[in-house]
Amino acid sequence: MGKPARRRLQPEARKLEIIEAAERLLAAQGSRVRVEDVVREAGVAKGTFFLYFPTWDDLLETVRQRLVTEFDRTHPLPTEAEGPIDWPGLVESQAAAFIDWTLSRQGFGDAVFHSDFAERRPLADNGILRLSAVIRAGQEVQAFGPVDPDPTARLLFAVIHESADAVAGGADREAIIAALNSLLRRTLAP
Amino acid sequence: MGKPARRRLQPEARKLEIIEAAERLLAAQGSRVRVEDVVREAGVAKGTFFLYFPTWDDLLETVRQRLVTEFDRTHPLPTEAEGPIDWPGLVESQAAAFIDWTLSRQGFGDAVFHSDFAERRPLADNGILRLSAVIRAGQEVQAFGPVDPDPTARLLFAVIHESADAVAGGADREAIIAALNSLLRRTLAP
Amino acid sequence: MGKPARRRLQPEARKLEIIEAAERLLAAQGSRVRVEDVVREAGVAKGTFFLYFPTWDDLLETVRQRLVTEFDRTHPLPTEAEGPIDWPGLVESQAAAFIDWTLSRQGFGDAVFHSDFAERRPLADNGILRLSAVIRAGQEVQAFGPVDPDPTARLLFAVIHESADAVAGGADREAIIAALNSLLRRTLAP
Amino acid sequence: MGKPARRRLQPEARKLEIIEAAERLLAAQGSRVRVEDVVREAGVAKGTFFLYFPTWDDLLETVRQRLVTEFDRTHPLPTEAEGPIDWPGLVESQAAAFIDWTLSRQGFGDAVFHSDFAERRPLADNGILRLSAVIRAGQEVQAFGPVDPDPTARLLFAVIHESADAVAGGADREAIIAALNSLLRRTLAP
DNA sequence: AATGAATGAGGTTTCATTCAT
DNA sequence: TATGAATGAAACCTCATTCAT
Repeated sequence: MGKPARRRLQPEARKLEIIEAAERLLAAQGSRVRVEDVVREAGVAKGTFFLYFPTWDDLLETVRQRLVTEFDRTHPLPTEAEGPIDWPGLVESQAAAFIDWTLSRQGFGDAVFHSDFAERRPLADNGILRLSAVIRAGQEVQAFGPVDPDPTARLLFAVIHESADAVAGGADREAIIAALNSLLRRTLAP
Repeated sequence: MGKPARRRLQPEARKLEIIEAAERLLAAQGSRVRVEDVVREAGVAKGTFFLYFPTWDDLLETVRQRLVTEFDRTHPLPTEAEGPIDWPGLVESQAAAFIDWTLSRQGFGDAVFHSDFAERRPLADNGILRLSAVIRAGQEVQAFGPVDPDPTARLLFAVIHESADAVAGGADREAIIAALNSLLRRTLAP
Repeated sequence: MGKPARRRLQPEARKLEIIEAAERLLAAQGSRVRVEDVVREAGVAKGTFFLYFPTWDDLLETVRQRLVTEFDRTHPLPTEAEGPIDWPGLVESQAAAFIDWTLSRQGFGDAVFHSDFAERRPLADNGILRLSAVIRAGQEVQAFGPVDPDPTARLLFAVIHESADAVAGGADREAIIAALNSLLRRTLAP
Repeated sequence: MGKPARRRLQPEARKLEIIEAAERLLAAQGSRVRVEDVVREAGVAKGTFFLYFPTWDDLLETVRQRLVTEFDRTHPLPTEAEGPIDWPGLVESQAAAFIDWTLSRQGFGDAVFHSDFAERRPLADNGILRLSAVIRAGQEVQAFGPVDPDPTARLLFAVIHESADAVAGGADREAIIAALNSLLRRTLAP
């Protein structure tokens, strides 16, 4: 009857299509995106969405997790095996990478990190854990001062987030990065 | 069990009652609060709400403005006339005051500072302007180093916010404050 | 306290102020006008409005009556004492006058003659009575044919109304008037 | 007394049910009808209504279109192939048919032709186009005089409408029809 | 596994009218 | 007579979620 043939896919493939459709829309429209929009973009029926995501928040959760994981994968921490590590430089370069990566995802992050969703489902942020680990490792080789790693990581991660928001919001990228680097370096200095 | 008599108040008094009812509920329930809840808490009819606030966002705007103003009023910056100023101590004490004050308002702040509302109606944050002014003043007397005041103020304010959130979320207050103070002091040190 | 002195007027004067305010607004905005608008325009309090008009429809009723009366007053029918009457010409000139008068009141008429109000409170239209009387008088002197005066008056009045609406809606005035005059003259011809 | 099972229909069938429910209510209650009433009458949920009609006015638009189409379908104009046409008789019979048809729909027409809705969404009235075409065709065979077809059609259609309203409102059907026919015949006479 | 029609609680906003002052 | 703060019943519309097919 002219209706496109029902595409029967591997569950994982179908789920991925939905996720990617959601990511495209979230990047473009932030938290204005609705289930309706996602299924249209994915070319899937409404019911199919709820087959894979019991609630809308579950989708956001998945998307958030993927964001975190993708950053980790594309920005791996160096290992000592590769040579001596410039610890302050590492922190700064990871921070800059985070900012640029956030920027490339536009208002995307807001929808999953600052929205009402984030309030409903807080996340023990992976970025904080990474940063905390880096601080500890740097401290072991005397590259960083005696700061308390966990609270400091949390606070520094907030600074990095804010830097990304600032740049995304139109602030002067160079000025923000300079202030950020100065703050990071001074805070962690031995 | 009859309905309570209609109470006629001065507009300002009635508006204040609505605002205070909203503040109580926002403190307890965050952004789940609705017009319906506010009017019940305030003991007024729904129409009365819209008499004073054309839209729900207008109420949030008012509440946010009151929060900012109230902090400024209850935590004035010292003037040189009162004697020499301990600049690093000033920053730290204002930060600690902000944290405790936020804490006393519970999840309140989230509803107006981190919610979808905040995304819809961003605010040139007064706290940042204050901090920026303090940094400049401290720099003039060599109490602070040559950081770029505006971006730095923005980043530091984010740190203070995050500290407040952390403490509100159950993190160890002393540890957070210690990390925060260290960060502030090092970042601004000459 | 800077509040303008309460003007205590003769009831009729106050009522007239309200009516005239309503007429100004109805002329400009048609049935979009609200009680709120009228009292603002009239410079009176809301309660005052309902002191003079128990309901909104009562105001519309009054306004409608005034419209009818004003037309009658400003466009009196000639009496035989003034000389012989050109009966077809009389009908045509009254019709043209009605159109121009409607036009000068803009969408005003719609709000009281074609709106939901008119449906709620139908009016035995005075214009029809006038026309009916003219037809009878003309018939007595053989100026008009043997049409049934009352139904014919009703139908012709509808034609005149429609002509006015057409011209108000942008139709070519001359063409409409020509068609109208032809219709009137032929319908009433001996 | 449980809630009736959810009935899943073809979209067109469900849409039709809603339209017909609306038509029943509009016929009985005119423009007092609300979305709430229609969904109750149709036995569907509120959301279902808005699934098919984005706004209330869209429903009225549909209903109006159906009215016009239905009349055209049940009262086709004769073609010359069927034999010579009695032009004046045709106009009169169509007019009478329109009146009776309007009558059978009760105050229905008012809600879509004379209400505030009609003011918001004017319709290039199909009835006028039909009448205009008939006038032109009659003129070609000298059955009608040299009137200006378009304005005249508009005015005559208003007369027919008014006749229908009059009869619906309780006026003497025969008297109205007689006056109408006289008016039509005289206006269009060669 | 997939569909998409159907749901209905929930939300904001309007405005004629009332009534304490 | 006059005020204007207060009312609350509607009204429209949204959208995550359900479920018959």
